[in-house]
Amino acid sequence: MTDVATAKAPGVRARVRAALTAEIKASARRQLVTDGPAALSLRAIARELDMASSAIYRYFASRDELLTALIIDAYNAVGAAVEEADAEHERSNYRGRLIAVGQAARSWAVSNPQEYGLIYGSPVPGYKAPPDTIDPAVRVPTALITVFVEYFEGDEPVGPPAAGDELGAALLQLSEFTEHRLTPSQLACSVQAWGEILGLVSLELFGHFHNAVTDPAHVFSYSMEQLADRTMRP
Amino acid sequence: MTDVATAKAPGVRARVRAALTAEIKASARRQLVTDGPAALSLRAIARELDMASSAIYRYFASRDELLTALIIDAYNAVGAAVEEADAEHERSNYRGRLIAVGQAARSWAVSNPQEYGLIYGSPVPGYKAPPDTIDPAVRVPTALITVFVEYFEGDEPVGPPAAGDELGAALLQLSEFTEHRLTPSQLACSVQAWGEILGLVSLELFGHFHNAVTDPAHVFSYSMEQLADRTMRP
DNA sequence: TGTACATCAGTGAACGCGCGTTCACTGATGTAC
DNA sequence: TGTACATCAGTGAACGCGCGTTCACTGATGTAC
Repeated sequence: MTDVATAKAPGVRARVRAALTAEIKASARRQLVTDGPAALSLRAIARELDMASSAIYRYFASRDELLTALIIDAYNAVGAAVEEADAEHERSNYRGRLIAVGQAARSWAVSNPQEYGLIYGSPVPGYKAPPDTIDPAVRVPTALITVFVEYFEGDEPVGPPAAGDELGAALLQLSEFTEHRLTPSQLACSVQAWGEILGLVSLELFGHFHNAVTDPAHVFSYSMEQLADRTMRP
Repeated sequence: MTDVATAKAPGVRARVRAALTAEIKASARRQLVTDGPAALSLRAIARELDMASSAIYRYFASRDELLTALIIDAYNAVGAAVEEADAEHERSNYRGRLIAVGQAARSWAVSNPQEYGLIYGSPVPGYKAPPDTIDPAVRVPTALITVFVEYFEGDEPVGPPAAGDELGAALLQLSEFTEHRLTPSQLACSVQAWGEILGLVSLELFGHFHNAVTDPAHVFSYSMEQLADRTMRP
Protein backbone atom coordinates (compact mmCIF):
# COMPACT_ATOMS: atom_id res chain seq x y z
CA MET A 1 0.00 0.00 0.00
CA THR A 2 2.83 2.32 0.84
CA ASP A 3 4.14 1.25 -2.54
CA VAL A 4 0.96 2.16 -4.32
CA ALA A 5 0.68 5.30 -2.25
CA THR A 6 4.19 6.31 -3.26
CA ALA A 7 3.38 5.49 -6.85
CA LYS A 8 0.25 7.57 -6.57
CA ALA A 9 1.99 10.18 -4.44
CA PRO A 10 2.81 12.35 -7.42
CA GLY A 11 -0.80 11.78 -8.36
CA VAL A 12 -2.30 14.19 -5.92
CA ARG A 13 -0.01 17.16 -6.23
CA ALA A 14 1.12 16.32 -9.74
CA ARG A 15 -2.41 16.03 -10.98
CA VAL A 16 -3.26 19.47 -9.76
CA ARG A 17 -0.07 20.62 -11.34
CA ALA A 18 -0.94 19.03 -14.66
CA ALA A 19 -4.39 20.56 -14.54
CA LEU A 20 -3.05 24.03 -13.93
CA THR A 21 -0.41 23.59 -16.60
CA ALA A 22 -3.20 22.74 -18.99
CA GLU A 23 -5.21 25.74 -17.88
CA ILE A 24 -2.26 28.01 -18.50
CA LYS A 25 -1.82 26.62 -21.96
CA ALA A 26 -5.53 26.92 -22.67
CA SER A 27 -5.50 30.54 -21.63
CA ALA A 28 -2.41 31.12 -23.74
CA ARG A 29 -4.12 29.54 -26.71
CA ARG A 30 -7.11 31.79 -26.21
CA GLN A 31 -4.80 34.76 -26.13
CA LEU A 32 -3.13 33.60 -29.32
CA VAL A 33 -6.41 33.97 -31.16
CA THR A 34 -6.83 37.63 -30.35
CA ASP A 35 -3.27 38.87 -30.07
CA GLY A 36 -0.95 36.51 -31.88
CA PRO A 37 2.15 34.73 -30.63
CA ALA A 38 4.35 37.81 -30.55
CA ALA A 39 2.06 39.42 -28.01
CA LEU A 40 1.65 36.35 -25.83
CA SER A 41 1.72 37.75 -22.31
CA LEU A 42 2.36 35.84 -19.12
CA ARG A 43 0.79 38.64 -17.12
CA ALA A 44 -2.40 38.46 -19.15
CA ILE A 45 -2.58 34.73 -18.54
CA ALA A 46 -2.02 35.21 -14.84
CA ARG A 47 -4.77 37.81 -14.81
CA GLU A 48 -7.21 35.47 -16.51
CA LEU A 49 -6.35 32.68 -14.08
CA ASP A 50 -6.55 35.01 -11.08
CA MET A 51 -3.08 34.44 -9.84
CA ALA A 52 0.07 36.44 -9.37
CA SER A 53 2.07 36.81 -12.55
CA SER A 54 5.07 35.36 -10.79
CA ALA A 55 3.17 32.14 -10.14
CA ILE A 56 3.35 31.24 -13.83
CA TYR A 57 7.05 30.70 -13.33
CA ARG A 58 6.30 27.62 -11.23
CA TYR A 59 5.01 26.06 -14.45
CA PHE A 60 7.06 27.56 -17.25
CA ALA A 61 10.56 28.90 -16.84
CA SER A 62 9.98 31.66 -19.35
CA ARG A 63 7.70 33.02 -22.00
CA ASP A 64 9.63 31.18 -24.68
CA GLU A 65 9.19 27.89 -22.89
CA LEU A 66 5.44 28.37 -22.85
CA LEU A 67 5.54 29.21 -26.54
CA THR A 68 7.49 26.04 -27.18
CA ALA A 69 4.88 24.02 -25.32
CA LEU A 70 2.13 25.54 -27.46
CA ILE A 71 4.05 24.81 -30.63
CA ILE A 72 4.67 21.21 -29.65
CA ASP A 73 1.01 20.78 -28.74
CA ALA A 74 -0.05 22.20 -32.08
CA TYR A 75 2.26 19.93 -34.06
CA ASN A 76 1.06 16.95 -32.09
CA ALA A 77 -2.57 17.91 -32.62
CA VAL A 78 -2.30 18.08 -36.42
CA GLY A 79 -0.05 15.09 -36.39
CA ALA A 80 -2.56 13.00 -34.47
CA ALA A 81 -5.46 14.19 -36.62
CA VAL A 82 -3.63 13.28 -39.79
CA GLU A 83 -2.45 9.90 -38.53
CA GLU A 84 -5.96 9.02 -37.41
CA ALA A 85 -7.45 9.97 -40.75
CA ASP A 86 -4.82 7.90 -42.52
CA ALA A 87 -5.47 4.90 -40.28
CA GLU A 88 -9.15 4.86 -41.21
CA HIS A 89 -8.38 3.60 -44.71
CA GLU A 90 -7.25 0.25 -46.05
CA ARG A 91 -3.47 0.27 -46.19
CA SER A 92 -3.59 -0.41 -49.90
CA ASN A 93 -6.04 2.41 -50.59
CA TYR A 94 -3.26 4.88 -51.30
CA ARG A 95 -5.51 7.31 -53.05
CA GLY A 96 -7.95 7.41 -50.16
CA ARG A 97 -5.12 7.79 -47.67
CA LEU A 98 -3.53 10.67 -49.55
CA ILE A 99 -6.79 12.53 -49.75
CA ALA A 100 -7.57 11.77 -46.11
CA VAL A 101 -4.23 13.16 -44.99
CA GLY A 102 -4.79 16.38 -46.90
CA GLN A 103 -8.35 16.75 -45.68
CA ALA A 104 -7.41 16.07 -42.08
CA ALA A 105 -4.67 18.68 -42.22
CA ARG A 106 -7.04 21.27 -43.64
CA SER A 107 -9.84 20.41 -41.20
CA TRP A 108 -7.57 20.80 -38.25
CA ALA A 109 -6.23 24.06 -39.60
CA VAL A 110 -9.68 25.48 -40.20
CA SER A 111 -10.71 24.60 -36.65
CA ASN A 112 -7.49 25.92 -35.15
CA PRO A 113 -6.41 28.77 -37.37
CA GLN A 114 -4.21 30.50 -34.84
CA GLU A 115 -2.35 27.35 -33.98
CA TYR A 116 -1.96 26.68 -37.66
CA GLY A 117 -0.46 30.14 -38.05
CA LEU A 118 1.81 29.46 -35.11
CA ILE A 119 3.43 26.48 -36.75
CA TYR A 120 3.00 27.12 -40.47
CA GLY A 121 2.83 30.90 -40.63
CA SER A 122 5.69 33.32 -40.37
CA PRO A 123 8.07 32.27 -37.62
CA VAL A 124 7.93 34.23 -34.38
CA PRO A 125 10.87 36.64 -34.63
CA GLY A 126 13.57 36.08 -32.08
CA TYR A 127 12.20 32.67 -31.17
CA LYS A 128 14.50 29.75 -31.75
CA ALA A 129 12.70 26.41 -31.81
CA PRO A 130 14.41 23.91 -29.51
CA PRO A 131 15.16 20.36 -30.72
CA ASP A 132 12.17 18.81 -28.95
CA THR A 133 9.90 20.44 -31.50
CA ILE A 134 11.39 18.37 -34.30
CA ASP A 135 9.70 15.05 -33.65
CA PRO A 136 6.20 16.51 -33.39
CA ALA A 137 6.86 18.76 -36.38
CA VAL A 138 7.70 15.83 -38.53
CA ARG A 139 4.56 13.80 -37.99
CA VAL A 140 2.44 15.29 -40.76
CA PRO A 141 5.08 15.23 -43.50
CA THR A 142 5.98 11.73 -42.38
CA ALA A 143 2.40 10.53 -42.71
CA LEU A 144 2.20 12.07 -46.15
CA ILE A 145 5.46 10.70 -47.46
CA THR A 146 4.71 7.29 -46.01
CA VAL A 147 1.69 7.01 -48.25
CA PHE A 148 3.91 7.68 -51.24
CA VAL A 149 6.58 5.26 -50.03
CA GLU A 150 4.06 2.49 -49.66
CA TYR A 151 2.40 3.34 -52.94
CA PHE A 152 5.62 3.27 -54.94
CA GLU A 153 7.02 0.26 -53.13
CA GLY A 154 5.61 -1.96 -55.86
CA ASP A 155 8.34 -0.66 -58.12
CA GLU A 156 11.82 -1.99 -57.60
CA PRO A 157 13.47 -0.60 -54.45
CA VAL A 158 15.83 2.24 -55.26
CA GLY A 159 19.21 2.97 -53.75
CA PRO A 160 20.63 6.34 -52.76
CA PRO A 161 20.56 8.91 -55.56
CA ALA A 162 23.32 8.55 -58.14
CA ALA A 163 26.24 10.92 -58.03
CA GLY A 164 25.59 13.79 -60.39
CA ASP A 165 21.85 13.53 -59.95
CA GLU A 166 21.12 17.13 -59.00
CA LEU A 167 17.56 16.55 -57.93
CA GLY A 168 18.72 13.59 -55.90
CA ALA A 169 21.36 15.73 -54.22
CA ALA A 170 18.84 18.44 -53.47
CA LEU A 171 16.65 15.88 -51.75
CA LEU A 172 19.37 13.72 -50.22
CA GLN A 173 18.30 14.18 -46.62
CA LEU A 174 14.75 13.31 -47.47
CA SER A 175 15.99 10.26 -49.35
CA GLU A 176 17.89 9.13 -46.28
CA PHE A 177 14.85 9.77 -44.14
CA THR A 178 12.85 7.36 -46.28
CA GLU A 179 15.72 4.90 -46.36
CA HIS A 180 16.15 5.44 -50.08
CA ARG A 181 12.87 3.83 -50.97
CA LEU A 182 11.82 6.61 -53.33
CA THR A 183 13.45 7.98 -56.45
CA PRO A 184 14.31 11.68 -56.49
CA SER A 185 11.34 12.49 -58.69
CA GLN A 186 9.05 10.54 -56.38
CA LEU A 187 10.47 12.49 -53.44
CA ALA A 188 9.90 15.73 -55.31
CA CYS A 189 6.36 14.60 -55.97
CA SER A 190 5.80 14.23 -52.23
CA VAL A 191 7.27 17.64 -51.53
CA GLN A 192 5.03 19.17 -54.17
CA ALA A 193 2.01 17.52 -52.63
CA TRP A 194 2.96 18.84 -49.23
CA GLY A 195 3.52 22.26 -50.73
CA GLU A 196 0.18 22.30 -52.50
CA ILE A 197 -1.72 21.25 -49.37
CA LEU A 198 0.01 23.80 -47.23
CA GLY A 199 -0.26 26.49 -49.85
CA LEU A 200 -3.99 26.07 -50.37
CA VAL A 201 -4.65 26.02 -46.64
CA SER A 202 -2.48 29.09 -46.09
CA LEU A 203 -4.16 30.99 -48.90
CA GLU A 204 -7.51 30.18 -47.38
CA LEU A 205 -6.71 30.88 -43.75
CA PHE A 206 -4.56 33.93 -44.30
CA GLY A 207 -7.30 35.64 -46.24
CA HIS A 208 -6.09 35.44 -49.81
CA PHE A 209 -9.26 33.82 -51.07
CA HIS A 210 -11.37 36.83 -50.21
CA ASN A 211 -13.43 37.90 -53.19
CA ALA A 212 -12.08 35.04 -55.23
CA VAL A 213 -12.89 31.65 -53.79
CA THR A 214 -16.31 31.39 -52.22
CA ASP A 215 -16.11 27.79 -51.11
CA PRO A 216 -12.53 26.89 -50.20
CA ALA A 217 -13.56 23.50 -48.84
CA HIS A 218 -14.91 22.45 -52.20
CA VAL A 219 -11.92 23.73 -54.12
CA PHE A 220 -9.66 21.94 -51.67
CA SER A 221 -11.49 18.64 -52.06
CA TYR A 222 -11.37 18.95 -55.81
CA SER A 223 -7.67 19.73 -55.65
CA MET A 224 -6.94 16.71 -53.49
CA GLU A 225 -8.73 14.47 -55.98
CA GLN A 226 -6.73 16.00 -58.79
CA LEU A 227 -3.56 15.56 -56.78
CA ALA A 228 -4.36 11.90 -56.23
CA ASP A 229 -5.32 11.44 -59.88
CA ARG A 230 -2.07 12.79 -61.17
CA THR A 231 0.29 11.17 -58.67
CA MET A 232 -1.28 7.74 -58.41
CA ARG A 233 -2.58 5.34 -60.99
CA PRO A 234 -6.34 4.69 -60.71
CA MET B 1 7.68 80.74 -64.70
CA THR B 2 5.39 81.38 -61.75
CA ASP B 3 3.40 78.58 -63.23
CA VAL B 4 6.33 76.23 -63.32
CA ALA B 5 7.48 77.45 -59.94
CA THR B 6 4.07 76.71 -58.49
CA ALA B 7 4.11 73.36 -60.17
CA LYS B 8 7.56 72.70 -58.74
CA ALA B 9 6.68 74.39 -55.47
CA PRO B 10 5.70 71.15 -53.82
CA GLY B 11 8.96 69.89 -55.27
CA VAL B 12 11.26 71.40 -52.69
CA ARG B 13 9.42 70.67 -49.50
CA ALA B 14 7.58 67.68 -50.86
CA ARG B 15 10.76 66.06 -52.06
CA VAL B 16 12.31 66.28 -48.63
CA ARG B 17 9.09 64.91 -47.31
CA ALA B 18 9.12 62.02 -49.74
CA ALA B 19 12.73 61.26 -48.87
CA LEU B 20 12.03 61.15 -45.16
CA THR B 21 8.92 59.08 -45.71
CA ALA B 22 11.09 56.62 -47.58
CA GLU B 23 13.68 56.65 -44.81
CA ILE B 24 11.03 55.91 -42.23
CA LYS B 25 9.78 52.99 -44.28
CA ALA B 26 13.31 51.72 -44.82
CA SER B 27 13.99 51.81 -41.11
CA ALA B 28 10.68 50.07 -40.48
CA ARG B 29 11.59 47.39 -42.98
CA ARG B 30 14.91 46.88 -41.24
CA GLN B 31 13.10 46.52 -37.98
CA LEU B 32 10.73 44.00 -39.50
CA VAL B 33 13.65 41.68 -40.13
CA THR B 34 14.72 41.46 -36.53
CA ASP B 35 11.47 41.94 -34.65
CA GLY B 36 8.57 41.13 -36.90
CA PRO B 37 5.52 43.17 -37.74
CA ALA B 38 3.81 42.81 -34.38
CA ALA B 39 6.74 44.52 -32.67
CA LEU B 40 7.08 47.31 -35.20
CA SER B 41 7.85 50.35 -33.04
CA LEU B 42 7.52 53.97 -34.04
CA ARG B 43 9.82 54.97 -31.21
CA ALA B 44 12.55 52.64 -32.42
CA ILE B 45 12.30 54.12 -35.89
CA ALA B 46 12.48 57.65 -34.49
CA ARG B 47 15.52 56.63 -32.49
CA GLU B 48 17.27 55.27 -35.55
CA LEU B 49 16.47 58.41 -37.53
CA ASP B 50 17.52 60.68 -34.66
CA MET B 51 14.27 62.46 -34.30
CA ALA B 52 11.58 62.86 -31.71
CA SER B 53 9.14 59.98 -31.68
CA SER B 54 6.31 62.43 -32.13
CA ALA B 55 7.82 63.60 -35.43
CA ILE B 56 6.85 60.34 -37.08
CA TYR B 57 3.27 61.45 -36.80
CA ARG B 58 3.93 64.13 -39.42
CA TYR B 59 4.39 61.25 -41.87
CA PHE B 60 2.11 58.50 -40.70
CA ALA B 61 -1.02 59.05 -38.69
CA SER B 62 -0.52 55.87 -36.72
CA ARG B 63 1.42 52.67 -36.44
CA ASP B 64 -1.21 50.84 -38.44
CA GLU B 65 -0.94 53.32 -41.28
CA LEU B 66 2.79 52.72 -41.49
CA LEU B 67 2.17 48.99 -41.49
CA THR B 68 -0.30 49.44 -44.32
CA ALA B 69 2.29 51.37 -46.32
CA LEU B 70 4.79 48.56 -45.83
CA ILE B 71 2.26 45.96 -46.89
CA ILE B 72 1.32 47.91 -50.01
CA ASP B 73 5.00 48.37 -50.88
CA ALA B 74 5.62 44.67 -50.46
CA TYR B 75 2.70 43.67 -52.66
CA ASN B 76 3.80 46.13 -55.29
CA ALA B 77 7.37 44.88 -55.15
CA VAL B 78 6.46 41.23 -55.80
CA GLY B 79 3.84 42.34 -58.24
CA ALA B 80 6.35 44.34 -60.27
CA ALA B 81 8.95 41.57 -60.14
CA VAL B 82 6.46 39.03 -61.39
CA GLU B 83 5.08 41.25 -64.12
CA GLU B 84 8.55 42.04 -65.36
CA ALA B 85 9.54 38.39 -65.48
CA ASP B 86 6.38 37.59 -67.38
CA ALA B 87 7.00 40.40 -69.85
CA GLU B 88 10.39 39.00 -70.78
CA HIS B 89 8.83 36.09 -72.62
CA GLU B 90 7.02 35.82 -75.93
CA ARG B 91 3.32 36.22 -75.27
CA SER B 92 2.67 32.80 -76.79
CA ASN B 93 5.33 31.08 -74.68
CA TYR B 94 2.84 30.17 -71.97
CA ARG B 95 5.06 27.55 -70.44
CA GLY B 96 7.96 29.97 -70.13
CA ARG B 97 5.72 32.65 -68.71
CA LEU B 98 4.22 30.35 -66.10
CA ILE B 99 7.64 29.23 -64.94
CA ALA B 100 8.94 32.80 -64.97
CA VAL B 101 6.09 33.98 -62.79
CA GLY B 102 6.76 31.26 -60.25
CA GLN B 103 10.49 31.84 -60.25
CA ALA B 104 10.13 35.60 -59.91
CA ALA B 105 7.80 35.19 -56.96
CA ARG B 106 10.22 32.85 -55.24
CA SER B 107 13.27 35.00 -55.99
CA TRP B 108 11.64 38.07 -54.56
CA ALA B 109 10.54 36.12 -51.51
CA VAL B 110 14.01 34.71 -50.88
CA SER B 111 15.53 38.18 -51.11
CA ASN B 112 12.84 39.74 -48.93
CA PRO B 113 11.79 37.05 -46.51
CA GLN B 114 10.35 39.35 -43.88
CA GLU B 115 8.25 41.23 -46.37
CA TYR B 116 7.11 37.92 -47.77
CA GLY B 117 6.09 36.90 -44.28
CA LEU B 118 4.31 40.20 -43.86
CA ILE B 119 2.00 39.60 -46.80
CA TYR B 120 1.84 35.81 -47.09
CA GLY B 121 2.53 34.68 -43.55
CA SER B 122 0.12 34.73 -40.65
CA PRO B 123 -1.84 37.95 -40.60
CA VAL B 124 -0.85 40.55 -38.04
CA PRO B 125 -3.42 40.12 -35.26
CA GLY B 126 -5.67 43.08 -34.74
CA TYR B 127 -4.65 44.61 -38.03
CA LYS B 128 -7.41 45.11 -40.55
CA ALA B 129 -6.15 45.64 -44.08
CA PRO B 130 -7.75 48.71 -45.64
CA PRO B 131 -9.20 48.56 -49.18
CA ASP B 132 -6.19 50.23 -50.81
CA THR B 133 -4.20 47.06 -50.23
CA ILE B 134 -6.45 45.11 -52.57
CA ASP B 135 -5.16 46.32 -55.92
CA PRO B 136 -1.49 45.72 -55.09
CA ALA B 137 -2.34 42.39 -53.49
CA VAL B 138 -3.98 41.18 -56.63
CA ARG B 139 -1.11 41.78 -59.02
CA VAL B 140 0.66 38.44 -58.59
CA PRO B 141 -2.40 36.20 -58.78
CA THR B 142 -3.58 38.27 -61.73
CA ALA B 143 -0.32 37.76 -63.60
CA LEU B 144 -0.55 34.05 -62.95
CA ILE B 145 -4.13 33.60 -63.96
CA THR B 146 -3.64 35.75 -67.03
CA VAL B 147 -1.14 33.23 -68.35
CA PHE B 148 -3.74 30.53 -67.99
CA VAL B 149 -6.46 32.68 -69.52
CA GLU B 150 -4.33 33.38 -72.57
CA TYR B 151 -3.20 29.78 -72.79
CA PHE B 152 -6.69 28.34 -72.71
CA GLU B 153 -8.16 31.03 -74.95
CA GLY B 154 -7.62 28.78 -77.97
CA ASP B 155 -10.51 26.67 -76.72
CA GLU B 156 -13.99 28.01 -77.23
CA PRO B 157 -14.80 30.90 -74.87
CA VAL B 158 -16.85 29.73 -71.92
CA GLY B 159 -19.74 31.46 -70.28
CA PRO B 160 -20.47 31.75 -66.58
CA PRO B 161 -20.55 28.42 -64.75
CA ALA B 162 -23.73 26.43 -65.19
CA ALA B 163 -26.24 26.34 -62.36
CA GLY B 164 -25.63 23.25 -60.28
CA ASP B 165 -21.93 23.23 -61.08
CA GLU B 166 -20.55 23.13 -57.56
CA LEU B 167 -16.97 23.82 -58.51
CA GLY B 168 -18.15 26.68 -60.68
CA ALA B 169 -20.12 28.11 -57.78
CA ALA B 170 -17.15 27.80 -55.47
CA LEU B 171 -15.07 29.79 -57.92
CA LEU B 172 -17.75 32.16 -59.16
CA GLN B 173 -15.99 35.35 -58.11
CA LEU B 174 -12.80 34.26 -59.79
CA SER B 175 -14.77 33.40 -62.90
CA GLU B 176 -16.23 36.89 -62.95
CA PHE B 177 -12.80 38.36 -62.41
CA THR B 178 -11.58 36.63 -65.56
CA GLU B 179 -14.75 37.58 -67.41
CA HIS B 180 -15.77 33.94 -67.63
CA ARG B 181 -12.97 33.01 -70.00
CA LEU B 182 -11.99 29.90 -68.04
CA THR B 183 -13.94 26.79 -67.14
CA PRO B 184 -14.25 25.96 -63.45
CA SER B 185 -11.65 23.23 -63.72
CA GLN B 186 -9.27 25.61 -65.46
CA LEU B 187 -9.85 28.14 -62.68
CA ALA B 188 -9.17 25.45 -60.11
CA CYS B 189 -6.01 24.61 -61.97
CA SER B 190 -4.83 28.20 -61.57
CA VAL B 191 -5.65 28.22 -57.90
CA GLN B 192 -3.74 24.98 -57.44
CA ALA B 193 -0.73 26.45 -59.21
CA TRP B 194 -0.87 29.52 -57.02
CA GLY B 195 -1.19 27.28 -53.97
CA GLU B 196 1.74 25.12 -54.94
CA ILE B 197 4.00 28.11 -55.59
CA LEU B 198 3.06 29.76 -52.35
CA GLY B 199 3.24 26.52 -50.41
CA LEU B 200 6.72 25.62 -51.60
CA VAL B 201 8.03 29.11 -50.92
CA SER B 202 6.45 29.16 -47.48
CA LEU B 203 7.85 25.76 -46.58
CA GLU B 204 11.28 26.95 -47.62
CA LEU B 205 11.23 30.38 -45.99
CA PHE B 206 9.47 29.38 -42.82
CA GLY B 207 12.03 26.70 -42.09
CA HIS B 208 10.18 23.50 -42.88
CA PHE B 209 12.82 22.25 -45.30
CA HIS B 210 15.45 22.00 -42.58
CA ASN B 211 17.06 18.58 -42.60
CA ALA B 212 14.97 17.57 -45.55
CA VAL B 213 15.55 19.66 -48.63
CA THR B 214 19.13 20.77 -49.15
CA ASP B 215 18.62 22.76 -52.30
CA PRO B 216 15.17 24.35 -52.31
CA ALA B 217 15.94 26.38 -55.44
CA HIS B 218 16.50 23.23 -57.44
CA VAL B 219 13.43 21.50 -56.12
CA PHE B 220 11.41 24.62 -56.86
CA SER B 221 12.66 24.81 -60.45
CA TYR B 222 11.91 21.16 -60.96
CA SER B 223 8.43 21.63 -59.51
CA MET B 224 7.70 24.56 -61.80
CA GLU B 225 8.67 22.49 -64.82
CA GLN B 226 6.43 19.71 -63.63
CA LEU B 227 3.65 22.17 -63.04
CA ALA B 228 4.02 23.52 -66.56
CA ASP B 229 4.23 20.01 -67.98
CA ARG B 230 1.02 18.89 -66.41
CA THR B 231 -1.06 22.02 -66.95
CA MET B 232 0.02 22.90 -70.46
CA ARG B 233 0.48 20.85 -73.59
CA PRO B 234 4.07 20.80 -74.86
C1' DT C 1 11.30 92.93 -54.60
C1' DG C 2 9.51 93.08 -50.05
C1' DT C 3 6.43 92.28 -46.46
C1' DA C 4 2.58 89.78 -43.63
C1' DC C 5 0.71 85.67 -42.97
C1' DA C 6 -0.25 80.71 -43.16
C1' DT C 7 1.54 76.30 -43.37
C1' DC C 8 4.30 72.81 -42.03
C1' DA C 9 8.31 69.97 -39.67
C1' DG C 10 10.14 68.91 -35.70
C1' DT C 11 10.67 69.21 -30.39
C1' DG C 12 10.34 67.59 -25.70
C1' DA C 13 7.58 66.63 -21.95
C1' DA C 14 3.90 64.12 -20.37
C1' DC C 15 -0.05 60.52 -19.86
C1' DG C 16 -1.17 56.01 -18.95
C1' DC C 17 -0.23 51.74 -20.04
C1' DG C 18 1.84 46.91 -20.28
C1' DC C 19 5.57 43.83 -20.15
C1' DG C 20 9.18 39.74 -18.33
C1' DT C 21 11.57 38.52 -14.59
C1' DT C 22 13.47 38.38 -9.73
C1' DC C 23 13.18 37.91 -4.86
C1' DA C 24 12.17 37.21 -0.07
C1' DC C 25 8.19 35.56 1.98
C1' DT C 26 4.15 32.58 3.82
C1' DG C 27 1.53 28.39 4.12
C1' DA C 28 0.19 24.21 2.70
C1' DT C 29 1.27 19.56 1.17
C1' DG C 30 3.99 15.59 1.21
C1' DT C 31 8.13 12.44 3.25
C1' DA C 32 10.90 9.86 6.59
C1' DC C 33 11.46 8.13 10.93
C1' DT D 1 0.01 7.33 14.59
C1' DG D 2 2.59 11.32 15.38
C1' DT D 3 6.20 14.44 14.87
C1' DA D 4 10.12 17.15 12.40
C1' DC D 5 11.58 18.45 8.25
C1' DA D 6 11.84 19.31 3.24
C1' DT D 7 9.50 20.45 -0.78
C1' DC D 8 6.60 23.00 -3.37
C1' DA D 9 2.77 26.56 -4.91
C1' DG D 10 1.60 30.88 -4.72
C1' DT D 11 2.10 35.98 -3.15
C1' DG D 12 3.05 40.81 -3.72
C1' DA D 13 6.29 44.26 -4.28
C1' DA D 14 9.82 45.87 -7.00
C1' DC D 15 13.25 46.67 -11.03
C1' DG D 16 13.87 48.49 -15.36
C1' DC D 17 12.14 48.69 -19.50
C1' DG D 18 9.40 49.96 -23.78
C1' DC D 19 5.35 51.40 -26.04
C1' DG D 20 1.60 54.67 -28.87
C1' DT D 21 -0.24 58.89 -28.79
C1' DT D 22 -1.24 63.85 -27.49
C1' DC D 23 -0.16 68.59 -26.87
C1' DA D 24 1.56 73.22 -26.65
C1' DC D 25 5.54 75.07 -28.54
C1' DT D 26 9.36 77.03 -31.74
C1' DG D 27 11.32 78.04 -36.19
C1' DA D 28 11.76 77.51 -40.72
C1' DT D 29 9.73 77.29 -45.30
C1' DG D 30 6.51 78.62 -48.61
C1' DT D 31 2.33 81.85 -50.42
C1' DA D 32 -0.22 86.02 -51.70
C1' DC D 33 -0.36 90.66 -52.34
